[in-house]
Amino acid sequence: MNIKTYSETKRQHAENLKQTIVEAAATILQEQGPEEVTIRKVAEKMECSTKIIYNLFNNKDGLIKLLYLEGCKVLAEAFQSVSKQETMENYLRALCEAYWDFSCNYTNYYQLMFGGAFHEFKPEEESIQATTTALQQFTQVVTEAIEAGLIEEKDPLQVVHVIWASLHGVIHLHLGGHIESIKTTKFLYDNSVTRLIQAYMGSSSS
Amino acid sequence: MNIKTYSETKRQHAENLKQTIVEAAATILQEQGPEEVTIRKVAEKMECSTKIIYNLFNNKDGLIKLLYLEGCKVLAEAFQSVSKQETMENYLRALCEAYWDFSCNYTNYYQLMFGGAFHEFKPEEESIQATTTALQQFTQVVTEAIEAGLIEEKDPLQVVHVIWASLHGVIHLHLGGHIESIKTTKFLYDNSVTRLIQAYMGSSSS
DNA sequence: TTTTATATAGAAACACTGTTTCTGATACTG
DNA sequence: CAGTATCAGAAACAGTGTTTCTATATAAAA
Repeated sequence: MNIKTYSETKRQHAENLKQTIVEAAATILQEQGPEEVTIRKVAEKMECSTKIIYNLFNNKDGLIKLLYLEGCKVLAEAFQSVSKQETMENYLRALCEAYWDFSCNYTNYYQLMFGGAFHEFKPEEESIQATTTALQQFTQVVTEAIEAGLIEEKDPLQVVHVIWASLHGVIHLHLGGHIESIKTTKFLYDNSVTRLIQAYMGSSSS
Repeated sequence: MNIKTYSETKRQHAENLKQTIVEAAATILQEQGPEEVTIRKVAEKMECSTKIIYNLFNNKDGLIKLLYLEGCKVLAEAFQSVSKQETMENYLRALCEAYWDFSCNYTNYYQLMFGGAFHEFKPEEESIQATTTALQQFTQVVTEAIEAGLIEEKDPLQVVHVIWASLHGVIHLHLGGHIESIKTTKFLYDNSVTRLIQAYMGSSSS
């Protein structure tokens, strides 16, 4: 075995270790919340020094970034598991419902990704790309709706962003404690969804 | 001077000191951002021990809470300085614009109040009340619009919340770095505003 | 094989945070 | 004036992200 293959195995080992650490961090995130994800706690769970984490991920942001990407995967899967509906309007509704469910079932991931839990972490190119990928299901439906003439607006990304922002706004105000009861929040959420679909697809249906 | 008046002067002095400390904290907030508002930095600016801050405000949350209320005042004033428009639609548009301006001109306040900058701080009764007061201008216009038959929905608070959440969603996604350029963000914001007004007041105007 | 070089992991330290404790001075009470 | 109680200041505690130092273990060279 020459030098190339050696460094290759070492690189692989590092990559495996990296993945295990991310999984440990993800466990802490889900079980204890974003603010409990600390380098020391992850190191303790891995039974290793904090230094090894700093060697693999440059700093905490490097670890948080991978958790962000992990969250994007979970969100993407949530969207993908939505069964295609008969009408596009219903499909869009179902996707909005899936987004809501994601924020409920993976609240700690949601906080980390979109909640502003880490003021130090700002998504860069790769993270934004992952977010776009996660929302692709959404974009796809909107694009098709535009092509089918159900939505007048021409830029699908713009429509997706407006919808996303509305849904996020309700969820985030709730998570921030500005809308107290979950029941009220869900009511507002459904209201927003209806309002959005009405605004974008209003001229055609019913 | 009897005991009553003495303790009264002492109480007043404490109240004055409290206000000065809040102002010092507010200065740091505006000049350096939310994460720079630390007990030690405030104490340094006041040239006093940290203990005195802990005596007046129980903990950091107590101080943050007052900054939150301060921010509500600023927001309320921003709304109040909006001159009444001819049509209610335009008035609503102007209020939305004022909310945008507030998030731009007082970004650090916005982060503290609605950005989730302090995961430890959750608004309680008084803070929520202050928020409602700040948004009262909004509620007022919506109420009038409902009474005038311009908006079908009967519950003004619900309408205000849906609008607020939509606007907040766009702003917060931008502050979180998920929508990159400010230009794109403003475009989405205006789009949301138009869409909201269209959805709520669509059946009447032009 | 022996020596040299390098990489790296672990412990401890640094600079910061919110918060508490201890102590000494100051100011009210009897 | 003597005693007491309050309260501000410094220091300490427990935590954070991050860096430095050192010893070891492993790879390369002789």
